[in-house]
Amino acid sequence: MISKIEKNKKIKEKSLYTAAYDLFTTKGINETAISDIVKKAGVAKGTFYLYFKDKYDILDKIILNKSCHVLGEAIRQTKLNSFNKFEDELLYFIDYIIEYFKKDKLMLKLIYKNLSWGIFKKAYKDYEEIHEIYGLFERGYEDSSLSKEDIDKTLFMIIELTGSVCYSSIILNEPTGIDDMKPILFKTIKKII
Amino acid sequence: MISKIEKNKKIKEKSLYTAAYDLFTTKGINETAISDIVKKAGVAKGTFYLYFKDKYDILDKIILNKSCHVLGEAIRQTKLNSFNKFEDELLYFIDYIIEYFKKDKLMLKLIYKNLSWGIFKKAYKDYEEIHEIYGLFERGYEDSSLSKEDIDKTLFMIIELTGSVCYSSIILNEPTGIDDMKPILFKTIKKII
Amino acid sequence: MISKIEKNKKIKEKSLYTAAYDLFTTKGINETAISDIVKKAGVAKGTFYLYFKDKYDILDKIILNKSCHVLGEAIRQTKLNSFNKFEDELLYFIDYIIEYFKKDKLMLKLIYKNLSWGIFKKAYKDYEEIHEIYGLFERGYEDSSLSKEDIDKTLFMIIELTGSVCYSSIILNEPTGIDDMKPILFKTIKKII
Amino acid sequence: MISKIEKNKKIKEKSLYTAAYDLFTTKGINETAISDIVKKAGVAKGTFYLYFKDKYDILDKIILNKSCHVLGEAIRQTKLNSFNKFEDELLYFIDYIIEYFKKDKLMLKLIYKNLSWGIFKKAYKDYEEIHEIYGLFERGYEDSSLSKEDIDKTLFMIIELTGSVCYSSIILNEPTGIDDMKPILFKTIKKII
DNA sequence: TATGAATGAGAATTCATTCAT
DNA sequence: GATGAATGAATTCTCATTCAT
Repeated sequence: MISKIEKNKKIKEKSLYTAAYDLFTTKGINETAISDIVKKAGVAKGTFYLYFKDKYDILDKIILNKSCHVLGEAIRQTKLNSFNKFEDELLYFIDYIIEYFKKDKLMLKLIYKNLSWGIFKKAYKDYEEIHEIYGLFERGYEDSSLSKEDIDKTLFMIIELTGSVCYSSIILNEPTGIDDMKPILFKTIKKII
Repeated sequence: MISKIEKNKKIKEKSLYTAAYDLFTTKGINETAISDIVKKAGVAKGTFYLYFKDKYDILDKIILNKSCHVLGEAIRQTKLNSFNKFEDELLYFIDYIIEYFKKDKLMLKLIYKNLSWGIFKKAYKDYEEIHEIYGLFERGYEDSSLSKEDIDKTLFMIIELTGSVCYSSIILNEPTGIDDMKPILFKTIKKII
Repeated sequence: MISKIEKNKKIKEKSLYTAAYDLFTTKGINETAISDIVKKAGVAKGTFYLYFKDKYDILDKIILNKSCHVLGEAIRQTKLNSFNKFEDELLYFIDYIIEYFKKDKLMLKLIYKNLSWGIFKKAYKDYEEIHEIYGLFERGYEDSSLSKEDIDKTLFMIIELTGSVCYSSIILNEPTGIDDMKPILFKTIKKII
Repeated sequence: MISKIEKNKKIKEKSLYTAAYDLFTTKGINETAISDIVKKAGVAKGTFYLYFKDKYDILDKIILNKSCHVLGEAIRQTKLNSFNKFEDELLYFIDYIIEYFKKDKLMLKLIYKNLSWGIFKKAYKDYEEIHEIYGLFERGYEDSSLSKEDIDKTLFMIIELTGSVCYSSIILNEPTGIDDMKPILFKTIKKII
């Protein structure tokens, strides 16, 4: 039966993803070899090449998946609530992301240095959830005189700032822990919007 | 005579730095082998290990040197001018850095993903010029009610934001080129301070 | 077919063993590089690491194999004959080993400095032939009042003494050649048992 | 003044010996590099080559010194006592050596695999104390009908046996600890002489 | 004598990729 | 599709030895 073969393929692909993610986050990207991945995934070496071009191929796909997952979750949760002000909505969204990363430092570490605006843009096309983020932001500014471009640039800066602060304070504890950074980060974001 | 040997050592070390920097920026870090570095530097392989532990040792030292050089240049140039407002002074400083990176994209690429606040803090101890940046910032806030910690956190966020925007817009042209980003970045920084 | 691949693997492994043994005995262990072994074996460098951890891994396995081979041969030959006295049987066994080493000095040289009682004990578990040696010895003492432990210690001393004498007289000709040492060695062993 | 220079030379040579001995016994011979030795000795790399040809040169000299030291101490102590029987005298001598090695396992480990009869013979020429051992043994046999050669061979076997048993039981605890081996070793030696 | 920077050959080891089964 | 043995180029790192000072 075809579906059984297809299912088997999906299982193999999935186990490669899982194994690679685990190794990338714990050992690091440079220190992870394809032979490590296949060993952990329990498949043969050649099988890896049936699904991915090389280590960076699977890495990129993981980054994209995980990034979109986080952002998607954040927007989904945000939409479950109702807010009086756009400001509150945005900060709820940002806060959700921060709390997510607080709980999963390893993912933050993996994603951050690789989550470029480029990948985000790519996701924009493929992942419906991402549209929502833009939507949220643009609705928030709909009464302002700002151009669409400037709105996007502002969103971009807020996300980059949030990412930088998360990475620095959660991973490196610099300049201090995330809980100490949050108030001033939120104050800053409020000033920006 | 001692000075001759010492001078020779300095030359070798310098040529290793130069060669490594050139290769890291043009070929990339992963793609640069130590044998490439020594070949380019014109020294023997063993000589590399007299000066550096491994590839990442020389990389870290390069990052630190270059980062401090840029920041030092920026603060030095800023101090040559006189400004009416702290805001103008800070933006001049930021602008100097941006223009620097515009001219030297390769350095930006190398530095950014590695210029963590940690390295910046380390530089704070060893490199006098960095003190000046704090000084500039703290003088600018001396009449405010902000605590020293909050001032530092704000400086930190401005630098991280600037770095992120530079990297994204100069290297990736995302969300747009740096010249289009500058106005809104400056406006944002003004809001923050 | 599985057997073909398996057979091929065995061939490669065997050729590595043979090449390593030849090089260890002729050039010496320290002077033999893994690249020498694979070149002689006619396999790729990476193949070595498919079968062995490093040079000392293959060395240990060679020592064990060869040691057990010699002892196994000796006990096998001894059992082909019938003896009136245990003394004669033991001396035949010892003599077989000595004659073997006389003909294969290189093996003696390789084995001796590494054939510890530990390896012998390890062999005891895996190699059936070794049981026979104990059996022979314990049968020889079955009427005595000696404890099993003391019998084993005695066997141990005889083997160590024989090994020492072989090495010294065959390899170094010290204090004299093996043929001059044999009578007094045998006389000594007779006194011991 | 010449004597001062001479003294300085002796100090350097001595520190090289001490450093090399410490490293050989703790790290092992193969794992000790000349650069380790000179670093530990606190002299320059070139200085090593003023005193020794290579690593094995200093190793051989260390082995010879240490071996002769042990044997010399043993014979010196033995001569301080008086014995009724030669047997007692010999066993006292052997026991002294065993106790020495019990206290200094590292030295035993270093010496044993390298203390060949050849080095012992070499010592015979240069080190007066060693004559005493022969003397002791030959006096013990002076009433027997044994030839001088056979006496020497017997001494040789006793020393080899003792060395083997020491190494195996003290270092490897095989077949058991030295204190359990001593009674049967002594009994065996008594049978031999 | 003594130094120690420099050398560079060469050893060990890894690993992406292929391909016959 | 799946396997995993084999490859061998590439890379890191060591270390004995030299020699100008």
